[in-house]
Amino acid sequence: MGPDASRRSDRARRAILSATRDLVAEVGYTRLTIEGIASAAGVGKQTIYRWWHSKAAVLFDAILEVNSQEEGRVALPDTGDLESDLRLVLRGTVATLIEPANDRLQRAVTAEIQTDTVVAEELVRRLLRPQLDACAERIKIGIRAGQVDGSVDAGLAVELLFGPIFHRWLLRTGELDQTFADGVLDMVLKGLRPR
Amino acid sequence: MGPDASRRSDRARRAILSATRDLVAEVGYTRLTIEGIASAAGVGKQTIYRWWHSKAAVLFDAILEVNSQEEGRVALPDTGDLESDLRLVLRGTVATLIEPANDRLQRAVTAEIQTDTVVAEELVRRLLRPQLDACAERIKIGIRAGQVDGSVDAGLAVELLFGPIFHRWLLRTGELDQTFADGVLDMVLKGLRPR
Amino acid sequence: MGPDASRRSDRARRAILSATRDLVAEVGYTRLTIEGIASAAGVGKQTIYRWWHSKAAVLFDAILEVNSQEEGRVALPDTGDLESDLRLVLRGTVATLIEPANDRLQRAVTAEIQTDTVVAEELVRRLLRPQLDACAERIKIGIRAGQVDGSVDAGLAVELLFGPIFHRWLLRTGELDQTFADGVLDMVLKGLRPR
Amino acid sequence: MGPDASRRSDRARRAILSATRDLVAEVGYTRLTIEGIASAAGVGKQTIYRWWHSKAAVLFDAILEVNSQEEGRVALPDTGDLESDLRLVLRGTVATLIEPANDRLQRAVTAEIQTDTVVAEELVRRLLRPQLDACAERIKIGIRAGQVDGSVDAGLAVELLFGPIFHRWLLRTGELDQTFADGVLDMVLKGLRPR
DNA sequence: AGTTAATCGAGACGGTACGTCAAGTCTTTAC
DNA sequence: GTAAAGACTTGACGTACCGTCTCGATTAACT
Repeated sequence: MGPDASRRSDRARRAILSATRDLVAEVGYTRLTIEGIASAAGVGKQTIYRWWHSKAAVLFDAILEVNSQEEGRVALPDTGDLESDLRLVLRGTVATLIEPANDRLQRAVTAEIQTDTVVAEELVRRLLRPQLDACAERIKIGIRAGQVDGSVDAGLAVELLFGPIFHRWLLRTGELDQTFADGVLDMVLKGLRPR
Repeated sequence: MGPDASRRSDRARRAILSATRDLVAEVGYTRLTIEGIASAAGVGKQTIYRWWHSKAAVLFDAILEVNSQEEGRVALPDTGDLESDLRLVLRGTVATLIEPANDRLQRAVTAEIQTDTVVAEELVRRLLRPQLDACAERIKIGIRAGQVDGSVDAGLAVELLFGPIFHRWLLRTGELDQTFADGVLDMVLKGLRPR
Repeated sequence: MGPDASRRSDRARRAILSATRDLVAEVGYTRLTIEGIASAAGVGKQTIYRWWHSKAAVLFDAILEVNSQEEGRVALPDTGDLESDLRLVLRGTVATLIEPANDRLQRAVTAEIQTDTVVAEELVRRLLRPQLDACAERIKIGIRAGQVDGSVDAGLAVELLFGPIFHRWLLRTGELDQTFADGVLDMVLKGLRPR
Repeated sequence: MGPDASRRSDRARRAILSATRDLVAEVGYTRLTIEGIASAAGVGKQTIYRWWHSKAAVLFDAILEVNSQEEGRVALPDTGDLESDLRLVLRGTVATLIEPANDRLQRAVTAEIQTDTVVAEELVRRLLRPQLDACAERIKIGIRAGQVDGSVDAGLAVELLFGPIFHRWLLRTGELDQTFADGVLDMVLKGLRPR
């Protein structure tokens, strides 16, 4: 049998995730080691291996614990003005990505999912998908309100909004800032308007 | 002093880059090791360390050697029909990304540039930027030909085209295929049309 | 903290020392490597580095484990006849030195203590000193028995006995055999006799 | 063919031997490297490999160049007083051994000849043998002068004199000083006197 | 409340790869 | 042809972590 979760030490769990966050911010993902986490958390290595199957899995939980508010129901504000609602979301996304502590954590996970498709699947399911879906939902409301052309595929539109932002951030093709987010939004909205 | 490049063994250089490509495709970037490259290439480790400062740098040169045709002048076809010209490029990009051997190589580099900004800068300068710029150039021609609205920022438009594609591919938010590329193109072009 | 000796694997310890003895006899000290010992003993390199600080220290323990009977109480035979007692010891020393397996081991340590004074100190304290002292003790008995002149410094006399033997063996100034040992003994005894 | 000695650069030869002496004194034999010698001497490595077959051979020549006065005819003083003549020699030997610069050089060679019997043979032939023989010659004179018993084997007597001194020095069984040399001489002479 | 069994901190173990150093060989250019 | 220079392959160094394993010492659930 696997480990018995009911006996799990919550003290150890929290110390591990917290140490992981601190260490990634400090030394980066590449130099993050299981031994380093264990010793920083005052924990035996086996305790980590018992509950997580990889360094990436630990890191991912460490991120989730922080972003937990975004789990479950994610909903966009609906002020009636689609443009300003989307602008708020895009600017929030940019702000999160460029905030230094988050930047490192997020990049680490992104690098890892290039290799580890299990973690990738979980990342999409628990963090990205809800966000994208919520955004698509808001656009559909816009369609019903006549602010967006009826022929528009809301899911695709959302990817047009987030894609360029992540592209800049991940591939470092230019500086990522609010101006860029606004530019993307304006151009995409042009394509969405009813004709 | 650093090493004397004029005495560099071309035989060794090529064997290293070739072995690197083979090994990444075979075992992936994470399990790619300098020792593995050296032994597969029939080369001393020191010869690798003499000319490259990291595993990523070797890999990057390994990719460049293959994509070298894309270096220098990159120009898009200009059939007069902007839409079909761009469609060709986007479909080509998608085809390259999903081709298995390339997929691994490209993901490895992308993972690496999350950490190594030196390699990131070089990747952008030598591979991505030329491609993006060439594409922007083609759009500017479209503007002059009246196919695209004069107020459009060509550089931004290009990122709207490539961003969503890389987003899907890197974050694995959905399947990346030609249909998706076509969808992106259609929606973006709607926003570019003169009004 | 240093390693915790109570957790030390005796299996590994013995395998290392045994492999070391085999390898020195086989390839000699110069070509003896930590990696070679580790792999012959089926042990990780770190396990060697954890418990010994140098190749010489391992070798030295490997010798001690074999010569352990000589540790602690070393006493010479006392048949009442000083000459024949000493002859026995000197011949034994010569026999040990020229026995091929021992020869290599012993030369290796001797070479090493030219450089490593820590090992030198330990070698003297645990192997040579007890032997020399035991021999001096026997000579003192000879003094009390009136077989040796009362003015003789027993410690010095012992060095006159062993010195020439080791000199021949280490500097290879001539062939070392029992005849030589007998010659040394005879001449030294002449100087020891009461007048 | 081997190298042509007539074309040999004396400048290089001297620089190599001098650098070798400096380096042994500085870092010891173990950390003495061919590369280090080459670079300190401003010489290509190949120049060393061309003319010497091992590190020990270089070192040995480096020593010989300095001790060259002892080569060829070595003769002891003959004041008519055997005891004081021998005392002079023994004290000189001790003085040489304990002089720091010499100590390192000499120990290095001694360590090396435990392994390299070719160098050992040359060391004995060119340095030790002449010294020992000269000393034996002086003792034979003592025999003819009636100061030493006619039955004495002069060669053996010499080894009784030098053996204990080298024994102390090489095995570090005690402090080597002039007092010890005197003690050895006195005790040996007792055994040599005619009865 | 006492027993029992899993988890805990700790850290040794057999390994793999690291990045460095030096060995001895080979090639190039200058004298 | 020898010399200086230095790149080359090879192999060992000593270190850092890997993931597994064993050791008491808790600790939490079940008699």
